[in-house]
Amino acid sequence: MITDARVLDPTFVPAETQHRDAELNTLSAALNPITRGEPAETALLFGPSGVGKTCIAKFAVDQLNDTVANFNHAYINCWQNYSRFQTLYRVLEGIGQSLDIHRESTPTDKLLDRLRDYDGPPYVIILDEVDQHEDTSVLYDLYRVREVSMVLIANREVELFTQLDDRVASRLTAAMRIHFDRYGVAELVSILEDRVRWGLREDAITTDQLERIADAAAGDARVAISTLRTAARNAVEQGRNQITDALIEEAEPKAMAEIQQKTVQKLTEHQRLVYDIINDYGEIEPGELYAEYRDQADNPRTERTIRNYLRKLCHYNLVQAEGEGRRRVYRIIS
DNA sequence: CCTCCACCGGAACGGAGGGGGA
DNA sequence: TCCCCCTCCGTTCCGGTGGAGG
Repeated sequence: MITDARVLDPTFVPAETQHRDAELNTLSAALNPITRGEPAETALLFGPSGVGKTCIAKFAVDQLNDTVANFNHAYINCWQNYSRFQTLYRVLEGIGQSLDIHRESTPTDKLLDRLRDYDGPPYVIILDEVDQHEDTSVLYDLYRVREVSMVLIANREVELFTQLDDRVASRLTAAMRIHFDRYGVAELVSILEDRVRWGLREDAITTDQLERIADAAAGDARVAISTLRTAARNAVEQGRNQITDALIEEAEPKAMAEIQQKTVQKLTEHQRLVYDIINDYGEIEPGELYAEYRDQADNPRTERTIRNYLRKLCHYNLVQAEGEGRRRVYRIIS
C-alpha cells in the first residue's frame, strides 16, 4: 500500500510546494542578490509549528541551487546545536572547513577566526529554531562575516527579540520578515493529497478521511502528515489495502505523542526522572519536586542543577512553569 | 510596612574527557 | 610521553524577588 515511505516523513521537502507562494516569493527575493554573487538580505521566518517554515526555507535554497552554481549553503537546527561552539562548527562544516577541527579541543575563537578568513562564494545559512539557541551572540559572529547570509526561523517574533542582545536586535530590524499562518482544512487536505499521490496506492484513503485528519491536526501540517503515516503503517501491518476510519482515530493521538516522544528521548537519565515526576503529579510545587527527586534518584544532583533541567524542559515545551516565586508550580504540557 | 523565606537564576569554579604540541 | 588548553556539565555561592505573616 505504501509506495514511497519518504514522502510520508514530515521533514520531506517536496519538489513543489502548496499555499506558500507569497512567502516563497518574498524569501526568494531576499535571496536574489546571491544570483549576482552578492550576500543576500537577512530573512526572518515566523509562525507556529507545522506551517511550512522549514520546508519553504529549504525549498528556496534548493531552488537557488538549481540556478546558481557558485554559492554555499547549510541547514543548522539550533535545538540540536545550541552552543556557540556547536553552531560555528556546523557552519564550518557547511564549507568543508571542519575536517581538521576536532571537537572539544579547539577554542571557539579559533573557529571564528577560521570563519572570518572565509573568502569563498556567498554562503546562505538556515538557522532553524533559533529561539532555542542558548547563546545568540553567535548571530553577531555570523553577521560580521561579509559573505554569510542568514535565514532565521523562530516561532514568535516578540519572544525571539527579547532573547537577542542589542547588537543583533538592531541589525535585525532591517531584516525581511515573513509570517506564516496556520493552514486551513482545505489547504491541509491538498497537502495530504500530494503525499497520498506520491507515496500511497491510489485508493488507499478517501477525501473524507483526509478532511478528518486535516481537521484534527488544527492547521499543523507536521501533525497531519504524521497522522497519515501512522495510519498507513498500521494498515500495512494489518495487511489492509485501505486505511479505515478506526485506524485514523487510533493514529491521531499517536501522531501528537510521537512528536513529543522524540524530545523526551533526548533527555538524560536525571532530566528524564524530573520529567517523569512532573508527569506523575501532573502539577507539582518546586519544593515537593526536589524532595521527590532526591527520594527517587541515585546520586541525586543538586537543586541548582535541577533548576537548570527545569529551564531546559520548559524550553523544550515539555513542561510549563506557572506563577512566580512561591506561587510557582510546574505542569506537564500535553 | 517590615521581615521572613521559598524560589529563581547569574557568575565563577573545577573536574572529566579529549586532542594538540613539545 | 607529558602538559596544556579546550568544551561541557554540575556545583557552590549569592543577590534578587514577591507572597505570607506579623
